[in-house]
Amino acid sequence: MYRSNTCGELNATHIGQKVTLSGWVQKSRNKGFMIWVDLRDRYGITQLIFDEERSSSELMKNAAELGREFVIQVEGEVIERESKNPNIPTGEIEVLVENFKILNASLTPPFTIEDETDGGEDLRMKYRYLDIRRNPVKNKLVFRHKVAMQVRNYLSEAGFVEVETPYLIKSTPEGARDFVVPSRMNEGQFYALPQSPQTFKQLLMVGGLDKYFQIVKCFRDEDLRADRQPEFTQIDCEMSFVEQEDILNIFEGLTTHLLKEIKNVDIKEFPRMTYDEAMKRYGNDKPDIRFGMEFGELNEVAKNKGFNVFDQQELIVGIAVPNAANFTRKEIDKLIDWVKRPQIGANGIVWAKYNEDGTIKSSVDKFYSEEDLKSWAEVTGANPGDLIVVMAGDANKTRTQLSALRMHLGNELGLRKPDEFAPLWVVDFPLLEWDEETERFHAMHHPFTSPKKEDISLLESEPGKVRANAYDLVLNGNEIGGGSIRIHDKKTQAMMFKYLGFTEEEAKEQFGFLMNAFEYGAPPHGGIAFGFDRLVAILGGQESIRDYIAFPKNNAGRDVMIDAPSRLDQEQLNELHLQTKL
RNA sequence: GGUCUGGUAGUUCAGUUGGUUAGAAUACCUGCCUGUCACGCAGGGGGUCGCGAGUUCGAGUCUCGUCCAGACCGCCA
Repeated sequence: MYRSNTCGELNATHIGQKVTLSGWVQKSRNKGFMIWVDLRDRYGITQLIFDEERSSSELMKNAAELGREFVIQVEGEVIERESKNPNIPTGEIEVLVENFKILNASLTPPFTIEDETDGGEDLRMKYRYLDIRRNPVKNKLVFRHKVAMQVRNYLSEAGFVEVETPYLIKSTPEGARDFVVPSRMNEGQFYALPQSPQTFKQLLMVGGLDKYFQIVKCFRDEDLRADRQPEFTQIDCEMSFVEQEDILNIFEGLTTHLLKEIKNVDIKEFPRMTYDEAMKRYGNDKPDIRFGMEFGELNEVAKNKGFNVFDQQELIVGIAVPNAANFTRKEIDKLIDWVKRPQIGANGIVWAKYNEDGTIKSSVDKFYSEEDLKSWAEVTGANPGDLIVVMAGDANKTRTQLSALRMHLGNELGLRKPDEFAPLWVVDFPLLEWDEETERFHAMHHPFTSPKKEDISLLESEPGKVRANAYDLVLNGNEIGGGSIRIHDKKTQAMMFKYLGFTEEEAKEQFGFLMNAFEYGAPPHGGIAFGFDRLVAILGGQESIRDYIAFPKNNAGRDVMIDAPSRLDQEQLNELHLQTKL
């Protein structure tokens, strides 16, 4: 028996008991006459004591040799501490060690295994197994497990069946780059790892499974970000005989359930906003609606007043920054520099301070009267004490830029509070999106998304205006889920491929299996997929998903711990019918 | 593919206009210490200043290249 108790559970009620504990040496404090050792396991820390008067000199000598992160097993008696430590749950007791054995020694770890470690990011990743011993990381993994259990419970309760779909599938050129796997048995041929189980879950609907879900790994060979990994986990769902409204309701239920169970937050409002409205009000298809600063369009009130810079622009749009009228010249210049960075690429900003006393002072006083500026305040919803920030230019570009500034200010002013949660649906996404590079339309969601019935007639004349039965779930400025009502008949699907620039042969070769299936009684169906890593991170109040993944990759897609990817030897390459130049 | 930031002791960092033997904290080792819990005190060991070239009497410091790490843009149906 390695242990009778864990290191987190002993307290005054156990005094007098003989116990066996196993764990890691967190730290030892050697006073000569006494040695205290903090013994740590997953559940907590228990203080061990070796004492000149009560322990043999042999035991004292051995205890003094214990180094950090040694794994030991101890037997002893739970005794009351002479000096108690109110800061930890086990602080009233300690274990007077009668004997112990070293189960495994340890090198001195490269960083301290404590909540506030001295280790930097890359070192912690290289020794991730040590990092996981620390509470902040360990707790996040436990937290992730809890969220996963709540998802499984809720969906299972609601009649969903979890089905596993294959990882070795077929590569398709649409969407993200595929990770590919060479086939040994089929020379010159490759599997692809799924970017999502999309076609399989649709085939499960054709198979009559009716309600499917899966917590599943997906793979995309694209560049990484703090919230993006090449392999990531989705909560993937699909349902038959449903309309968009049914899906929104069910997953609104799941989201509300998770927020209640995990964060004890009651969601009272779950707004729905069209894509067009989100772009107009927030310049963003995933708006953070926890704070105001909504866009006010100033074309009517700011054009033709002699300020040439504005007159020729497609869109003049502004926001009211709350309580920022007291920004100094320096602070405003900093904002201007911020939007001028190549990442944002704006030309600058025009500002107006709506002072507490009701006067307005702006950077364009030469062109606009106080009256004019008052109307700016009205349109942007500015109150006395606010700073009005205005940008102008090409409509789409300017909205994106002002949205970036809005988020930046939201962060700077502390308006994006991690313990506040404001979910919403963004609906009626465009079906197609013009791609400058390839000079053709791409599916904004994916090619299986159904167009809105009333918009189908526009497909020929104005493809960019066709709306899709597609929806995103947005939480605190993050897209955490997206889905659509799918096409379920061969004719529409074939038409869709045609508009996306597929020849009939290409469509048949890549998606023939799906269109064949549609000919055997495919039910109307639709679904949604949630980014599980991101969802967990947001519920945990963090920006980066890395801490919620046990073994994440760095931003070049490398696993620095196992040093992957790596080269294959020639024998292996030959077997896979691969050649390399190197 | 691009922009920016960083790389100095095991670790986290400082290092002035280019100038003597490159510092601090922490970790580690040794000794002392009668209740520690960020223990304390005294002492000690520890450096390819990421790598390569250049400028210079002289480079941690300046220039170029390169590698590594991080953030962002493009990309991510």
